[in-house]
Amino acid sequence: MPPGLKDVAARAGVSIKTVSNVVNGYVHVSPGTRARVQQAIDALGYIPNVAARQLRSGRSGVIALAVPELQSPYFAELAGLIVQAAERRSWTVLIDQTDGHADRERNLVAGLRRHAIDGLIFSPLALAGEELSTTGDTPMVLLGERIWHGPADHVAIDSTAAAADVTRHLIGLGRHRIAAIGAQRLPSAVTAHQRLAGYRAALAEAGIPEDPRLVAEVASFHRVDGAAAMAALLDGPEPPDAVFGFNDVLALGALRTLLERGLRVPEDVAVAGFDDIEDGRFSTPTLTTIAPDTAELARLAVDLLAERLGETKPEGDGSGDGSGTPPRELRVPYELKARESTLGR
Amino acid sequence: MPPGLKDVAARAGVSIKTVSNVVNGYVHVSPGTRARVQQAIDALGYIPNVAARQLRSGRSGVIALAVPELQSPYFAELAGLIVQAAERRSWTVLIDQTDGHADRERNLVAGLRRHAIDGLIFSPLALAGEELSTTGDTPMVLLGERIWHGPADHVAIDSTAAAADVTRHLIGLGRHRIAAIGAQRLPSAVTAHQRLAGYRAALAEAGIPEDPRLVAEVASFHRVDGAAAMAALLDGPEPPDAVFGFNDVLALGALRTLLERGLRVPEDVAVAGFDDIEDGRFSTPTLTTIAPDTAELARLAVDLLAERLGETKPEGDGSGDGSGTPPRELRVPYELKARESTLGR
DNA sequence: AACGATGGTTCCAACGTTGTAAACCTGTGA
DNA sequence: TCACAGGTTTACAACGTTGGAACCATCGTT
Repeated sequence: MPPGLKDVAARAGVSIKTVSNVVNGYVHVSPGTRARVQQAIDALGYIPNVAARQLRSGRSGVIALAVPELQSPYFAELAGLIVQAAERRSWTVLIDQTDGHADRERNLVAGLRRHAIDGLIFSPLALAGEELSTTGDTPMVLLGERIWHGPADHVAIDSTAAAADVTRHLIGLGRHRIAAIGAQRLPSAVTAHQRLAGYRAALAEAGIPEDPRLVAEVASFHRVDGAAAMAALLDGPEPPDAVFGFNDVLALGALRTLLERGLRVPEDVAVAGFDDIEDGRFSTPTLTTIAPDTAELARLAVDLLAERLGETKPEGDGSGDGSGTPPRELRVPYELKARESTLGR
Repeated sequence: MPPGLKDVAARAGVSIKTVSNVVNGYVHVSPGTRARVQQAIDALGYIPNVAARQLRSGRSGVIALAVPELQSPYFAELAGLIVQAAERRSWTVLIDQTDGHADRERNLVAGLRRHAIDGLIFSPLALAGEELSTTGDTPMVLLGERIWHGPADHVAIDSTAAAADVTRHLIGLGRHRIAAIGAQRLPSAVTAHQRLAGYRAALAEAGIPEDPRLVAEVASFHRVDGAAAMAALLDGPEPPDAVFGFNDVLALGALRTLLERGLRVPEDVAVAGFDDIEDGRFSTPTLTTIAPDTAELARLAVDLLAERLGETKPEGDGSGDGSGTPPRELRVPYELKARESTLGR
């Protein structure tokens, strides 16, 4: 049984509360007492019991991060950055994998862990706007693109604009048959919709008519999907001379298919992706992509949550909710990284 | 304020304890009462307060997983699998990133979170054997290779044997100047040592003298390290005709350098890695590698922990420790996946 | 010298849950 | 009819912590 305040108090010859005061950095403790208590703490190796703390204060010091999957490099990077950002506030991050299952996401939002976590950073995949509103009282920050101005704070990059930039870059290289890999029918697949919208906008802008056969749908955003989609495109009547993968993983899958078939990248087909994952910086050829400022995104998400948590509700309001300031929508900058897959060596 | 047992009890017209009994599936509750209580629970949307539960029972239902870094694909995959395995026991996994910092790892083991977690699954990078012994009372399962038969359960593949298999495979292709990328001096870098040992054993077995210039040291196991090491090897007097990267990421980095310099893989230089990460299955060429049964590893790790947790100590022992059965060493099978980077198309 | 102000410390009561032991029923056999 | 056994329910105390009020010095002020 690990030592508690009681044991420390006994050893230092003071009351339990005094020890608590020392531990919590309460100001009015005489230097002598403080030293004595501190010594007892060190000697016994006392560690505050989080469960008891949480029970008393309602705060656990744990926030949850829910992402579709950790295997995906983008989310892995993101998770790492969020853990780092949270560490600065000495929060612990509980990472949840939803696998894109709607019911799993619903459970999360409904507050299955309501008591256990102080806040939630959530990158929804299956759930669309309205369903997210049933958050309970745990503050939530949404990541990724959303059209719906929902009930929670939200951080994202301007996916549509970024997708348009990529497409413009491909057009600028003189390509005209530009394929898009990553379209999805599901209405909740907002990411896919937004990137498709950006792609279309750029085409329209350049006066290039859209060829529906160049827009490839995928079941999910994995390498195999990208590879398969690329194969289908190449087998079509008029294969593309450029491809925009809606994320790097799709683009890398496409790249693989192209090289496998002996096509030259970018001479025969230029390839661009989205996310700037590490693999793309080391593939052959290196991958042109959109680099969102993911570190900033992570920092902002944690900051927003901190702000919500810092807000003590105006007392005796009676309305019960007291959700404070209205939800905010924050944009994070991005950058187009033109690399070998479009520019060549 | 979310409803507690108290509220449910009031609504159902029974005592708090009866509600507790219903929630915990205690047998001797009359069907009528049970139904009434259940109804109240549903109506109020009661959720047990984990903090209070933990305070009372000492169990939190949370286990921690500590890995060097999530960005690394191998660990990301591993983390995902462990989360899945833990879910089957309805445990939550807290993922910790140590970044390979020794002090961070020490903190973990010393039990910074002692109260908060029921068990720890730990893949140490910086910490060597002895320092791991100060586990406190939280059960721990170690992942990855260890020579030291330490104080904790341990799951790993036979890294040395696997490394020897890879090297033998390269030798079998008729290569004689086989380089190894991933050696490390640090005595705690057990992974590197074991794989190097396997590499050497296979060479010795084939009667190939070891050329120290073909053993490349790296600072860490990242793509850049692999790429840099490969470049250095190629610039040497007698460049290798095969490379064994101590993990896939290193091998992929090396691959990148080779292709960049216009060398053919595997014709000029054959490349093999270790881990079977997804990237290697889609690189060009696809990467020959060792595929550990990571799913099995995850399952075993969780099972071992469960066993330790299930063990109720023989009461009144008095020795205080009561660590039960001695630490176990479990091996997980692996498989050599020969792909294009050694076999060609 | 009496007084308030202030710093330093303690006491008490909760937070929500469960183990223990005891109380309460109901029905049975003597 | 009474005691007893069994299932069923309850009261109480604890788990370790902290907010708030209360307490006791000590000091500076009038």
